[in-house]
Formats: sequence, C-alpha cells, structure tokens
Amino acid sequence: MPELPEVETIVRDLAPLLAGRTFRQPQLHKSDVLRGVSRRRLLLTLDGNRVERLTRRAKHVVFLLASGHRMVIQLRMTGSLVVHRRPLRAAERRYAVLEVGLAGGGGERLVFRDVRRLGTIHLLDERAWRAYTDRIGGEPLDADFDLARFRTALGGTTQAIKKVLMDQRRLAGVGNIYANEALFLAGVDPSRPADRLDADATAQLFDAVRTVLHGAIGARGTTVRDYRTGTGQPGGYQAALNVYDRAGEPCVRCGTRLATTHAIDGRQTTFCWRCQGGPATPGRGTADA
DNA sequence: CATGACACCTGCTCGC
DNA sequence: TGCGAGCAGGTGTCAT
Repeated sequence: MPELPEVETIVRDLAPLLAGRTFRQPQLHKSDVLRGVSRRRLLLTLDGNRVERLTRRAKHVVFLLASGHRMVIQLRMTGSLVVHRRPLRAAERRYAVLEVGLAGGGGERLVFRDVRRLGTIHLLDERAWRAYTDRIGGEPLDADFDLARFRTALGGTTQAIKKVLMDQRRLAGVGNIYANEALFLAGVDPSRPADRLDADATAQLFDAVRTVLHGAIGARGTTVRDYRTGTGQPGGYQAALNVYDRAGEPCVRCGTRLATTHAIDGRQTTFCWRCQGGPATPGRGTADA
C-alpha cells in the first residue's frame, strides 16, 4: 500500500523513537509474512538486538541492527508500522503481525499490523542485503539521480509509461497513486509506450515525479483507506490529489470529466483526455463517459 | 524478453 | 437484510 512518501513518513516518525533502542520480547502473531527466515530465527535475532538505524529503500522499511542483520519490512497494501506508547487497545492489536517491546523506556511497543497480510518480513545479512537492494531501481529523490539517469531507467521498452514508472526494478518507490498524479502533472498519456516519449515529455515527467513525491512527503502521505503515519495519524495529501480516486470528476485544469481505465497492468488509471491525450483508439477499455 | 493470468489475504461497497 | 461480485495503495511466479 504505502508508496515512497508514506514509507518515508513512517521512517522519519519512527527513526528517533527506535534508533539506539533495544528490542525485547518480540512476538510474531502470524508467520506467513516471513520470507527466507524461520519464526524461531527471527525471534532469536530480534530479542536483545539494538536498532542502529532505521532507513527506507524504495517502499521498504529497513532496520539496521547491531548484529549486522537487516530486518526489512514491506508494507504492501495494508501494512502499518506504529510505535505505541501505551498498552495496545483491542482494535490496535487486531491484525497485528509482529509486536516488539523497546527496552529502557516507558513500555513502548513497535507494532507491524497488516489486515490483508500481503506484507513481508525479511531478515538479511550483509551479503543478502546487497543482492536484495541491487534488484531495485534508483531512488528518484536522491541528489545524484538526474534526468539522464531517469531517461535511462525508463528507456528501452515499448511498455506503457505508467507501468514502467511503477516497475520497481527501474525506478524505486512510485506506485499507482503517484504514477497517476505525476502523469497528469506532466500532461503525459499513461498508455504511451515509454520509448516514444520525446525529450521534453521525459523532462516534464521527471520534474512531475519529484514534485509529486516531495509534495506528498510534505503532507505526510496520502490516506485513502488504511495508511497511517508512524504515529498512527492519517496523512494529508489526499486533499491535493488531482486525478487518483477522482474518476468522473472535472479535471482541475480544464473541467473535462476525468476518465478511468483498467487497461494498463490491470490497475486503475485515471486521466484527462484533453490534458493528457489518451489511447489512440478512444473507447477502448475506458469506462467513464 | 514481454505479457497476462493468477496467487497471496481480508474487508468494504455496491447491486440485486 | 442478505449475499455474491468486484475492487483495493503491491509484488512474485508461472505459462505462453
């Protein structure tokens, strides 16, 4: 669920609460989220281990532990990661997957909660981490990620630009909400083959991606349904969305009714025919009039 | 290699 | 009111 801005917000919230703290009495309520690690090994590794740093890579939350391991949590669609300062209420414990106490404080607990349980937990040593992160594309907000790298990342394929933007091997952190928003801002047709964007459109899209991601981080993420920040609050960027979740509403720029389709990778794509153009054959796969 | 189907899960909304 | 269908911010695998 959470995309780059949501995960960034969670990490910024939690880093000061977790850095330097020692995990105590980890409890794993559901083990089908584990990937490549047994329940026993995860719990043994966490208990008494200290969090050196909390960081983000793409949409993944990375706990660097004093033992040298990294616990990587992917929140996917409905995952949340919150530090509770008080004992959990029943509603907060419902759907809890992992709960870990923090030593030496006021009884705070870190809780990974995930209704659909599509989220995952990895426990990686240095070598496994290297392989893990190498499979993910560049970070669009990194200082050294420039237009040339963006162009290279998205190039060499005829796939629809929207699908390419969301391909984590090419570019890190962009999901369905921000792909829709960036394409609208750049005035680019989501169905356009990636290798047919000209230099100008590519530059516009690069700017749009960064603008949208920065804006969403500034608003602490987008809450459409389940997303919560690291302190359990909803985000604020939903009020700034131009197209996502607004099918049938008027385009903020020209007033045309926004169209929607599921023809690209089976994901909901909402766009303005007038501002972004559209599929070469109007009507194909579009639902909204 | 690209594409599409399907799988993983549960909850919510909508139409009948 | 009840019930089934379809959909949801993501990603991995498998057949074609």
